[in-house]
Amino acid sequence: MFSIGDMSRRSRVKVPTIRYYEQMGLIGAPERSEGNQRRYEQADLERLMFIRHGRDLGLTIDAIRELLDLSGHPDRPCENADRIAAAHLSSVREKIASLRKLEAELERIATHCQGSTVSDCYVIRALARHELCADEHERID
Amino acid sequence: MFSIGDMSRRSRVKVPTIRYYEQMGLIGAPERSEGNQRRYEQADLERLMFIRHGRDLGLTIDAIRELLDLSGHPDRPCENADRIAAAHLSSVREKIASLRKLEAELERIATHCQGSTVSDCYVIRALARHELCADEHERID
DNA sequence: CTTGAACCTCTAGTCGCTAGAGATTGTAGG
DNA sequence: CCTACAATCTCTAGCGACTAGAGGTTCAAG
Repeated sequence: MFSIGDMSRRSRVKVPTIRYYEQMGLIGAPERSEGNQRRYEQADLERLMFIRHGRDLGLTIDAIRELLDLSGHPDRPCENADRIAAAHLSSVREKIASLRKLEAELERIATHCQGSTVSDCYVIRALARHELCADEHERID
Repeated sequence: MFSIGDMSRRSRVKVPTIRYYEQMGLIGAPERSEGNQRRYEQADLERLMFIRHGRDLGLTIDAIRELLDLSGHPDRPCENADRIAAAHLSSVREKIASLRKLEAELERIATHCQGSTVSDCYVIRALARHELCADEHERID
């Protein structure tokens, strides 16, 4: 039996986050000690580590939830799992592409500035006048 | 004089976001029409476009606030502006680096799966058993 | 003068946690 | 057995940067 602290140390998921996952229904409510403290089993730990790996890979809670559901049904086809992974991969790739544009733009702006006062500052001028931008940048989060 | 809708169309910042920026103190409270609707001037639009460019570049509201303050003092040295841009550039680069690791890992996982059922699914197995990961992935947001 | 789009304020929700208050429990040492 | 004190408990609120919706008012075209 693991305390929530044991679970945290073993999974590298913080204690309040574990409680949050319980609240979100990602992990079930475990048994309790006589004094009302959570007591987990090995299977709970494995589920938590699954979640942690998914989060490390940048999956959303909802995607992880779906993958957890799937993993409980070993006989079903795994198309959905593949689809989730592939969709996430392409969103990661899109994000990389936008960030690269951003990197180029920021590099241009940041290295272009040789002025010593704000009035000469290329950084400020680039923000104030869009003509100085190399191209339209789209919004990323 | 521009209505908030005009401002929105010209800056491509959504109407509620403009009101939000006002609330956050990024833009001042403009004059009002007799019927209490916001009425902006050219200078307000330019400030808003400045903000939009900063957000497009991924700057935080706080960074933009600082840059806006600076841009109101043309005689000051622009070190701070350069510092903000450089710091942001390196954070963008870090994010790219993490996303690239993620991309590699996800590609490996997603293309590795040839099983047809969940029990054979490499995606699920990779999440369940960390040994299948190529290396430790750190958490990104 | 009428219609309907645009505007107003206010509150609450998004995502994935994180922080803090204030109370209780578990555990190791004496 | 007692005492510390770390760990746990529940609950609420906050983060960043918006977004959505309710319910009401104003503006502008025809």
